[in-house]
Amino acid sequence: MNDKPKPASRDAAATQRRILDAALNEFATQGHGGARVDRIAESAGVSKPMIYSYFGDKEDLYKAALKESYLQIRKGERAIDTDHMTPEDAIRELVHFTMDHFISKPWFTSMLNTENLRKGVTVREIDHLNDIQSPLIHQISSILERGVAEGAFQPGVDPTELYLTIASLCFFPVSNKYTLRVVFNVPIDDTWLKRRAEEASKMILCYLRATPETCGTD
Amino acid sequence: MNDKPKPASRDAAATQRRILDAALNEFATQGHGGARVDRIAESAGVSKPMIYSYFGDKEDLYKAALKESYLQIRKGERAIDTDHMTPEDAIRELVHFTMDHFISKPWFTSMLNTENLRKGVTVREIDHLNDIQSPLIHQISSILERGVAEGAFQPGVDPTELYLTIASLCFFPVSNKYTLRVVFNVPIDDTWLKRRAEEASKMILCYLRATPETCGTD
Amino acid sequence: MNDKPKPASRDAAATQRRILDAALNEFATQGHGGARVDRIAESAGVSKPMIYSYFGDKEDLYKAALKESYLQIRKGERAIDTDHMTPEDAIRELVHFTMDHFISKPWFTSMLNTENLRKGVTVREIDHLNDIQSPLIHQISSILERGVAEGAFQPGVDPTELYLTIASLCFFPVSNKYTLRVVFNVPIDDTWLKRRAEEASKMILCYLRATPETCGTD
Amino acid sequence: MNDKPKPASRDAAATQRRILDAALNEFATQGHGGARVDRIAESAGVSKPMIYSYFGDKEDLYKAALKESYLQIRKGERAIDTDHMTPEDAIRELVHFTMDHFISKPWFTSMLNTENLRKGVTVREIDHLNDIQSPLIHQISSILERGVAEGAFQPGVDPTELYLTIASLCFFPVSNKYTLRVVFNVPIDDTWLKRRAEEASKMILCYLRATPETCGTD
DNA sequence: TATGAATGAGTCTTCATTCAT
DNA sequence: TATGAATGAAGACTCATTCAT
Repeated sequence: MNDKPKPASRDAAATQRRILDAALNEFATQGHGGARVDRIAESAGVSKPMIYSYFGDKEDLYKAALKESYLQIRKGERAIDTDHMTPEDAIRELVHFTMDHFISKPWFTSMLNTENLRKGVTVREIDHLNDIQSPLIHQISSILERGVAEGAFQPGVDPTELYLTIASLCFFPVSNKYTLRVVFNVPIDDTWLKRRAEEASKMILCYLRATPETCGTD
Repeated sequence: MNDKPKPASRDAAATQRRILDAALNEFATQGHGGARVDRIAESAGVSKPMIYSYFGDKEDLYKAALKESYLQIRKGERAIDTDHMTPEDAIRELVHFTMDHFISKPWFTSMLNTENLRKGVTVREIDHLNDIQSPLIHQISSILERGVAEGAFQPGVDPTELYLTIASLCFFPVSNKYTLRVVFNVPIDDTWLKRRAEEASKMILCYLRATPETCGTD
Repeated sequence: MNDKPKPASRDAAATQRRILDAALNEFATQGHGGARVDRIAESAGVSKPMIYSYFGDKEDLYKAALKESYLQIRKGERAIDTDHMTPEDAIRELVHFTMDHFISKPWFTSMLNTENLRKGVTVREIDHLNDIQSPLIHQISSILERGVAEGAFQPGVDPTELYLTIASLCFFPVSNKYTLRVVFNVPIDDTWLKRRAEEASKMILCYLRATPETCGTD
Repeated sequence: MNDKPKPASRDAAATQRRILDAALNEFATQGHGGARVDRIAESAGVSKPMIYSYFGDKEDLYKAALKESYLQIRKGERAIDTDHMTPEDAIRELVHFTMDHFISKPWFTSMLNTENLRKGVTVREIDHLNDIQSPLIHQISSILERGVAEGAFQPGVDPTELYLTIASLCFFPVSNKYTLRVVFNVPIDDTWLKRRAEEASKMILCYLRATPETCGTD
């Protein structure tokens, strides 16, 4: 009838979906301690007992939301067809994708922050998380191999560490934009961030191409 | 007499100090929503009304703690005497200092996360924050100028953006260490982080030294 | 097919039976306030609406369970054939039977406790309860008459009061066994209770045989 | 000012006292599951947080109330000066005291029922409960010794078991009065109970005086 | 200055009960 | 007949904040 969450849909799967979306949003915007079950119920259009019967307690719901946020990231990453790009384009694409993802799914960085603030007590309990991310590492690994084979990239770069570099450069300005704006007067917005992603690509490629001659460090 | 916080000192300044330290610790480890005034009072060794009379309400106390965390950072940064180093050593030193700082003062990254989770509502209210950080930017600025003058660095690099790059590379693996350990199986500890800082230095220097010939992007 | 309660029998009477048994067990072990309709439904193997449609609300179900516990008691009591024993043996038998009954049907004492804690609000509403117990009183009455006729028992003992005496001596150590074990260090178990029943028989018979000479009370 | 519980007395000990009294009353009349913390707070004239801060959670409060009920019983028992009575009077006095106590402090039998319904999970946790009751057993022990020495009582009667007999005979009609009234039409009230205590005394004394000749069992 | 005592307003969670199929 | 889906109302417990001394 309308596009707002329908109350009392009698469709269990849909109800669970609505709860999970609402929870993800609430935990991401309010943090774990600040999240309110009442608010989740209301924005999902269900009564509180539904939440408890489908997900267990608040902690369990948080866990489900955290897992969901990882699942969604993976879905996007798999969508990038890096196999048909040059290694350099593939890297650039990955950087831009990562930045875009952080920008367009702000709950992802928030969930990471929230969970790390909690010292990762919950992430440890999620099964198969490693499986969720390993395809990404394989993807990067294959890009690097091709780059080395072509003589474009220096050898010996670890794919996981490369991913951490990409993520670092994208994560920080997105996640900390509120404080950065105030403290450093940086006019962070989507345009600024995208330019920044381009700059990050350059730096990373510069590093990957490095040879002792061009970039000899000591 | 002993080294535990004294229960009822007649020294107002010392009492405020103890409250502030306790608050910083509590907010950083528990987040804004998870922080408890009771716990702050107890660990500061004062009664709750003391806190309210010295600092106002919880939000005011949080603000004081947030400001304090920036003040402490600045104190450290001023201590590096980059003027007597080569530009390259100065950059390297800055990267290592930043990483060490994030490692040794974990409340700082936590406070940044907490505040950004809150969309920076409080940081906006702190006066003179800009002043606190600008000496750092000047320091970087002067390093860059010297590097360009010596022909070691490419021209046109913005000091603030360079700082953001340094901070990005150090912040992410420290701040997200709990999730990274689980999700990517990365054995993050102090040794790992220091090696990582060294790698970051190389990447940054590589970028700073870049010329169209060596690193020509497009 | 199997001996677990079948999930959805088409046999209404059997379904009601299963609900009633489950309810009796739940109310007896959890008390009125502690009993959970969900648990009754689960252990009866039916859905909650079934319970409501067959029995009304929780209070009605409790009432049915309470009545059931009295009905089951009566069934047992009728089984003792005291008519063919000497009056003394009959009394002894009655005491032992009562003790055994309290031991083997622990839900009975529990239901009594539960209902008295509630000041008997529900027992008052059960019809024909008096009929349920009166055969027992007649049985005792006839034993006493035979005993007096034989000159074995003193006259004038009220059968109801005698029953209360028997019940008192058996009920207390069974019903309060948990506290007695802790408070008086009494090692109450089935063996202990049976010996105790024997001792109670002696005391009661001693009293029934009493004459002013032997037992002159003032 | 008035004799109702004063709100906000600022007298911690008095406040705790009021809470404990209110709790004892609530738990005894409503059972553990039926008791409401709100009601305790209201009838004690305090806010709920006071209860939690002074006693812990509901279970802890229940524990305190249970212990209190044992403490109060002991106080009464110590008050009977059985040393200056004949052994027979002493026994009679003890029976009447016990009955009177059960009648006048109805929360005592209720607490016993409630706790036994819970299988004694809490009573086990109360420290020194044994100490609380042992003076009573010593008192009975000394009465029995004197009686045997005078040739009035048979030897070999265990004081704890004698106490259980007394308690049994008094407890049952008091604790189960609501169901007994309905099921056996017994007009139980204070007068009835006191007469019953007298009858119980006779039975017990008859048993204590018993010799093989007068009361030969078997 | 300093604090033990006290509480209003939530916050999570449960449970008897009903609805829609 | 039977039940999975759903909820209003309440219950235990917490927490920032203030009062009275």
